[in-house]
Amino acid sequence: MSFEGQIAKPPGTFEVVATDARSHARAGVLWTAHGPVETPVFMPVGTKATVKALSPRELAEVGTQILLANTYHLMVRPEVETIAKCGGLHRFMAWDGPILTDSGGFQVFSLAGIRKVTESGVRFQSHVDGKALFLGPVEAMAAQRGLGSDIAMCFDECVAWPATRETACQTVDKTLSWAAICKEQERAPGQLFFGIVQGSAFPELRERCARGLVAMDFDGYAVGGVSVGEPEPVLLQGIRDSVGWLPEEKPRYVMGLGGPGQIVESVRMGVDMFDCVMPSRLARHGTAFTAKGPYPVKNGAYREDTRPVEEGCGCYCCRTVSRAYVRHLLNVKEILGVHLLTLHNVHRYLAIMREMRAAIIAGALDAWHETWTQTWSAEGSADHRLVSVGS
RNA sequence: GGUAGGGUACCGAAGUGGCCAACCGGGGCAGACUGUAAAUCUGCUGGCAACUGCCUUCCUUGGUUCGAAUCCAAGCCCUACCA
Repeated sequence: MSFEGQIAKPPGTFEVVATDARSHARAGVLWTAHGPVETPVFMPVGTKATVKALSPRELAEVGTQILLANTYHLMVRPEVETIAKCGGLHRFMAWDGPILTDSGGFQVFSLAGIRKVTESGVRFQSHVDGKALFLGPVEAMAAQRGLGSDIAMCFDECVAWPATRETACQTVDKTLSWAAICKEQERAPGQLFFGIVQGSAFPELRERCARGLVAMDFDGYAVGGVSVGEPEPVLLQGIRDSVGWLPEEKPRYVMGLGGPGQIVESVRMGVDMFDCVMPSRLARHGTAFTAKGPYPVKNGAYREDTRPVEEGCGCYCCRTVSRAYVRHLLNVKEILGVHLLTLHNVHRYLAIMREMRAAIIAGALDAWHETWTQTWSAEGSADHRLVSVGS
């Protein structure tokens, strides 16, 4: 990893380089064992040690700074020990930059059908071969240590929405007690460690969880348990209810977010880090993201549209091929279509983050945000709306 | 020319007297997707109208029947074999 002339700082160092006057947004640098991460940052999701359809070279090309990988999936296949024997996760997947590993806590939630939660962790049935697996705070930390990620996450319990106050309260209790156990575990050299705030849609539970974690002193703090099916206002409020209790001098990360609009709002609330499968998954499913909003490029309306996927975009996909071609490739299920569109979507997400960071540093986030609000539509890009109305 | 089999919606293919606007697959059209059991899943696909409605369909024409994609007759076309 090139440190680009900067003098390396100890892992965990988080420097806030600029703060926005009109919101809680800030631009920072988080130092990891594999170099600095400029925030706000979006982390493409590489669950199984790969961001689906993108090579390490392409990830770097679109400006990826840090990736997310998943402990549970890598435990199942190829097994953590295998990766350790292959020189650790970075070498295994040929990615020299920082990597954050999710603890598997989210799989406790998403694989609900094949698990049983106990005091000390969760008994899973492998979703691949049905084999019995156990994942708790001890196991999750050992696994992340074996993987050698730059940032390890607490093993938490995520709860579906809506949750009763009682259920949410129990998940906060469990998340806190597991966090304490996680904290006692050994970590890889230079490995940072983040706590995760739960509490569903209850502000006082969010507060209690956040305060409890802050008292344990983590390198950074995540907001979990959002984007689990709740309406957007509830989602944003959950973030608001959590972020306010987290220290200014530590990085803040909202897990699983999200739509570009949600990310932009969260940055303004003071969130520094994001991850989401949306750009990569929606690319595979035929939706293109643009600065104006998403649009279904697989739709028949683009059959003969010779414009690039996004006009004015500098990514390889947009510099090289037309949306008609991308649509065709997706339509006939050729892997190149998925590849090109994933490249574009991830590029789009990262470009938004770079723009915001530059605007914060320039003291111009307000102006940027105003333009953003005027051009962005979560319902679809202007191009798409125009085509839809016209045909 | 003879014998046998067959002609069903964009394509393939079920159905062989009423529960049929007609199974299923492909194709087409659209939608969903937020710490990835997801290159996945869902819906629509005769016309019109649009909570359970109406109209026109199963090669064509005529017939049997209360009722036909389904039975009968003739014609047209396709396939295989025989001459």
